Amino acid sequence: MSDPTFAPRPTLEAVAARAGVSRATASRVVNGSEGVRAPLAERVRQAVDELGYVPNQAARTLVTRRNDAIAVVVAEPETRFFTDPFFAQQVRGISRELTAHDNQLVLLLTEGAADYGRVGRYLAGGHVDGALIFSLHSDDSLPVMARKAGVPTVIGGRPSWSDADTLYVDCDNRGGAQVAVRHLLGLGRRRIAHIAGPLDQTASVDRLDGYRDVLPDVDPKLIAEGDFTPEGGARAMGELLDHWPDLDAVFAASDVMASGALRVLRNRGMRVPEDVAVVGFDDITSVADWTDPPLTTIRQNIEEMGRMMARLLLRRLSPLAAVDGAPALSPIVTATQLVVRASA
Amino acid sequence: MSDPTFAPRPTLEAVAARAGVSRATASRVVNGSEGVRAPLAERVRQAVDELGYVPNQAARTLVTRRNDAIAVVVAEPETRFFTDPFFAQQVRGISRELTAHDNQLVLLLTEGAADYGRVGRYLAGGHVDGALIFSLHSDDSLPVMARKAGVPTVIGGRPSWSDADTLYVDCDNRGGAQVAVRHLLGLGRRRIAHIAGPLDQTASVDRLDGYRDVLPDVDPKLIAEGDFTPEGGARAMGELLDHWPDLDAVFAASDVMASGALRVLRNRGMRVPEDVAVVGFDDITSVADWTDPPLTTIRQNIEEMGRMMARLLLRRLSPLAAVDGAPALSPIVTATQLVVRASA
DNA sequence: CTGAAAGCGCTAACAC
DNA sequence: GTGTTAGCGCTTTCAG
Repeated sequence: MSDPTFAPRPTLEAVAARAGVSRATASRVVNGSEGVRAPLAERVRQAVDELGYVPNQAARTLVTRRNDAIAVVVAEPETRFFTDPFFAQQVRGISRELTAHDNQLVLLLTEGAADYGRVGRYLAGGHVDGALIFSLHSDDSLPVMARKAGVPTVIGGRPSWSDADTLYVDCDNRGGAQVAVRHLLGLGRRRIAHIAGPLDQTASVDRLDGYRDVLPDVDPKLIAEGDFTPEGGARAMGELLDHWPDLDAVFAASDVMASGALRVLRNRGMRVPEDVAVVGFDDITSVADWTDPPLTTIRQNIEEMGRMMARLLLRRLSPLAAVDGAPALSPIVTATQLVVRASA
Repeated sequence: MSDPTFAPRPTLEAVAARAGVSRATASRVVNGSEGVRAPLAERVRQAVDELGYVPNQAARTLVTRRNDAIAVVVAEPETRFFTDPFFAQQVRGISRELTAHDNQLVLLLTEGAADYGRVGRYLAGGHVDGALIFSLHSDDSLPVMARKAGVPTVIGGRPSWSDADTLYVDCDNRGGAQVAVRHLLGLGRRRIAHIAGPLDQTASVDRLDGYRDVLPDVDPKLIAEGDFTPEGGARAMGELLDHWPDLDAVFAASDVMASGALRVLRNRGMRVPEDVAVVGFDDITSVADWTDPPLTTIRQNIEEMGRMMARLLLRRLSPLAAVDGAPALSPIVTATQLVVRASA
């Protein structure tokens, strides 16, 4: 049996020969550039079809230095990446935007810092034109690697350092948190607890800051740290109740954690929202709409943020961006919005 | 401000010059081939470090025709891909195996047949050495594209066609289903329903066949088709109960669907397993262990199957595989195992 | 054991 | 408009 791998793929040379033109002309037709007379172009196209010609990307990349591929790097154990709907939505937004611009999404999974070397090599190897990096923890070295590798990058979420030419997309975490807490205050709640995300991520810190902005003198025991999982939310809720059995509201830094908190509340026989009002963050419909009761939460348009990341990167990559006088690119911070359901 | 993108990356030529050797020798050192005298090799390595040299993949690929990258293509709406723990586990297995062999995993997402063209082009463009394709529906054209593109492929799950040189990895769906149903029979159950997966996938058909093997004369109304989601499982359970209010057992073609069925059963006030015994399929711990009651199910080692897919493909790609007398590669069908918990 | 030289397939000046 | 030509950065015979 012949090995299909070794079936030599036709080259541009072959196409040109068959169409009776030069390689250059064939290349022009294949790349859709103007200024090839119609009949010639037609002959080339036909040859392409007959031969089933597909350009060799490696050869093309070698000269153009472009891949039309973008890496998405997630600095998070695969488990959470796959489990948390947050990523799914963001990746979908990215995927759609990239696809619309004929760019291929290349998802690079990391199971932990041990994989960073491999990812760094991949980026430095010039496989992709740019990178979208996610879910940074404060010590994260991925963006540094990308920069060293000369790969333009946009970061999902505000990075912990600040730096004039670091591009990122984030939502107004602090403002959203303030709105959440004020909503609870407006409901007459006075013992408002907070379930924070892991505090090595800026999103968690910003949401905590927003909470503190509104409640400056709050007892530290009203704050517990979760890890953006339902279990973490449940655990935090438990701690909170141990210290403050009579708390009357909880603002959780994510819907997923809020769902865990809800479970604990129910198990302990506390009614939501009568005894304890609960507000989440994210508005992940598959979670917030499904909990019992449905979750009041702070919406951020996650898919749209994914799109924006991709768009920002693509613009950064565009030759136009390098021209003097082109508008400078800057980070994007999107607005959030309170969504009132039954839990608060 | 200087644009980091345009910082020219050092070439092998530069490394060679700095080390005072020829490009050929530098290449040998970089690629770890034998037969370069130690002191020379050392000088080259030092030059590499000092310059921060990383080989240009495009150039390398152009001559070696290898990418050391494997595509994973999922023919499933992103939504399910991200939601269903099944994929997460399989991808993890693949990822680990590929990483161990210094291959990069490139995940290609498709939102539907509209994206197939793009994926086909990507495969044909020679970006990857091979492809792992998942979740085929009977009309699926992805494997055909891969073959046309000359990209060696291993399929996850038995494909609907049969073909001597199509490689796949699957579990013994039919046998597993038989065991599940016999277990239910052994429990004294006599009105055993089945919640099937979408019948355009072989896994669903095979599990249904297994059920029918044991229960050849079953009433068609005891079979309902789901879609591998909890909601689908719930809907199917509803239909089943409408026709057979007194059924005493259900075999669901996946744990995820079983979890939906469990919810419906509870809502209708039926006790599990007293009134209705339930058996799932997959043994996805995050689901089966968490349901109430925990699910009796048929275990397949999903992560290991992912590993096997990767290993099979890598072997297929290895130069050794092309040698005459090399062992022929063949599809792999893994055994399943009954795991008894509380639901049956 | 090391170096010189010939491409891999393609694009982009530059001529014609 | 179209063809000719010179590389892109690397690996790999083939001499020495």
